[in-house]
Amino acid sequence: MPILALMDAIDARIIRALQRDGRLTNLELAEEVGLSPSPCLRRVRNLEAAGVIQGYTALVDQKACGYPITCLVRIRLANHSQENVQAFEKKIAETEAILDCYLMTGGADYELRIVARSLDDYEQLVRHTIQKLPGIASIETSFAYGVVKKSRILPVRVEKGA
Amino acid sequence: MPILALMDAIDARIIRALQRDGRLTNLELAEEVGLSPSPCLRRVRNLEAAGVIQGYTALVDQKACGYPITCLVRIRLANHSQENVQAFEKKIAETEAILDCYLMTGGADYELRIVARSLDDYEQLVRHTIQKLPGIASIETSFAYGVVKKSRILPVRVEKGA
DNA sequence: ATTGAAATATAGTATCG
DNA sequence: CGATACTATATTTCAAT
Repeated sequence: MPILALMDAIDARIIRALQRDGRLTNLELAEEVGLSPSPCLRRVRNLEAAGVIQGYTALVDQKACGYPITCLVRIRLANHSQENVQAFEKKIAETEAILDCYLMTGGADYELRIVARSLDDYEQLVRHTIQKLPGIASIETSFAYGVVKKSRILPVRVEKGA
Repeated sequence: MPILALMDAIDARIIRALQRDGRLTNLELAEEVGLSPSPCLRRVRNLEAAGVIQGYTALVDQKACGYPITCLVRIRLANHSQENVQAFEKKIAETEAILDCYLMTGGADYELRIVARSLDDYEQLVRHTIQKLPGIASIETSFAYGVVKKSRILPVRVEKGA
């Protein structure tokens, strides 16, 4: 589905603006993208309906919310039986502190981004949740001790020519 | 700064609700958290002013925006001179396709999350942007070929007792 | 097919109790 | 904190390009 093909430069500007500030009023947005309010609102609704805009969220301070620790965790499975994989992914989905989980090429099968309230808290999570899953071959944790960049703004460019 | 100490159960509910839907109207939010609109709005403004709520953003479909590829890239520096580190981090900040960059414990110095329009596009980025930085010792790329979970919702729990 | 202007319905915000 | 009053925005309708 080449949704992109249906997007023009104004849609791209709308997406950029709403990533920058998801609570822009339609009036502000319309002015920023050079449209009057009604067509602007219609475009936003279309982008939402098409799934290009998937939702809106508040960005919160991890530390202020009590989660000062971020770890990136690489996991290998010993056994990729359908049961193990399903049990693993189900647990991932249920566990709130696991924010992201990607299936990866390379040395690890999965990479997880996990937040924790403390090192103890992290240890508990690993011991009681992750290590108990069947078929885990290895768990390699790296802690983030600094954040150089954290952008939620995906670049949006409309295809030119080609 | 124990901002947390200043948060109560209602603030936590506000944060949860606004992470789930960053465009909730104040009326909807007030009803959801069991407050009338004016104190609800006041709390939201306070959370924003305190930096607990850092902003709002639209969540967009990466593929629909033309970035189907996500890679996690571990980088080691050969040389941690202040100049190299600054040049490195400056380039990271300038490069839109690099969404996140953490300073990590363990085998790598940095881990980056990078998006790309194609494998060629990624190769260009590595060759023309990353490899050219001074003092890079190694670059190890893993591609995400599946997303098991992608949550932007940080759990929020108010300290109990203790 | 998409825009823009105007009108109505709804929400945001400040004041005061 | 809650109710009210006031202002601003969202959203629909319709005419025009």
